[in-house]
Amino acid sequence: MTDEDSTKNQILESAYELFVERGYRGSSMRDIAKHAGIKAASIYNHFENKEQIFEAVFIDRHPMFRILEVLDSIKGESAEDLLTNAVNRLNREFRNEPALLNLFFVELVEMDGKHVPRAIKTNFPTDSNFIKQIYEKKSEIRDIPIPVLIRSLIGTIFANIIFNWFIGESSSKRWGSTAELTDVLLRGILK
Amino acid sequence: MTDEDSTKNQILESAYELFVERGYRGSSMRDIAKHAGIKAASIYNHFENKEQIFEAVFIDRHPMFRILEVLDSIKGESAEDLLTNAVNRLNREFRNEPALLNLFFVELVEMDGKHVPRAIKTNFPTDSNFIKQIYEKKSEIRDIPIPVLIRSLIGTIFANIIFNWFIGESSSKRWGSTAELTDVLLRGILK
DNA sequence: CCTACCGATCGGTAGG
DNA sequence: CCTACCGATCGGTAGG
Repeated sequence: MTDEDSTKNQILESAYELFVERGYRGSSMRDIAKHAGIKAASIYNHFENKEQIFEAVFIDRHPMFRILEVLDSIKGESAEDLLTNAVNRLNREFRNEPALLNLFFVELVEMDGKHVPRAIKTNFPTDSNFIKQIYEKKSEIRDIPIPVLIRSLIGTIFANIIFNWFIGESSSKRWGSTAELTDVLLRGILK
Repeated sequence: MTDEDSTKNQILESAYELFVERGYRGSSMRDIAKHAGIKAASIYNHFENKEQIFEAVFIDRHPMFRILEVLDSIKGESAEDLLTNAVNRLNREFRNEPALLNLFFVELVEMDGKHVPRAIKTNFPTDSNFIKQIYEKKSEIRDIPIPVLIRSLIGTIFANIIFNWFIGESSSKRWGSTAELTDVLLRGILK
């Protein structure tokens, strides 16, 4: 709100963009400062050290919460509609901003996952509109605990994105479309 | 085979362990050399530069090929057995060596995925015992293209591992067991 | 395979 | 918020 906050937010935004693009060790304090329009030494008026910048970015921009936020805006007449829309919408979200998962990968690789518990504790949602909608359509789905359902759903998205990265764009058609993967999620493998 | 190869292999092994643990930029040439029992300058007798070490490690140890290798050793009487065993076995594999996926994450974040196409081209398997077994039990499964099936299977594993990382070990029980996730993979969400 | 060294860059501090 | 600077470390080379 004050000018001080504004500079701090510019540092956070700058750090987020660079961490996501080049990783933690690949983004220097000078890079972050320059991108925020100040000199490196000035960062230390707002953060004690580099790692505290990362921690603040990670808690603020954790992809998990973005995912749950997007899920809450999904609508659908039937359970099938709802789940299909969720997969398609999240897929689109990640295709537009693949960086969303990068922040998480950077944390796993360079920070050894040590900030995860605090991020969860700080901003885990207490209620969810999406889960409420699933409950309303409970008669259409098998007797699966809701957390397992959510996890399978997010897992399908994750797997979709990562697998595309994995095999590269060239040969992606051979490995099936999003619709085909959604079908397996909805109806399973076995007859 | 010769002494020269032996040193080269020690550099590769050393680099693999360090890249997986600390990332690319977090592992210095001096670190890699020391861990291999030589001095940093000597590395340049075997590799032109640091990135070529990474490329060699990535192609040699790509987790995708380890996954396909493990799948080939899976046995099962029915399709359900086969797929359940596959999930459990791969899960165990990753639990013992979570580093397997780290190499891939490092490549995505720090190398922008540029080595992936070459790794695929160099050692993609032409036939697979696992896929052969799936074909034999085709009457038990729905009419899904085999690549889609494999992708869904690997996706379930990926999602399982990553989700556990994501939420931390503490609250993992609330989000469902491996058996529950396998059930969704086999029979789907809808009634 | 080594010692010795290069210029560049790193995170962070002093002092105003 | 800045300039100026610290010691440490980086990838890589020269030369033997």
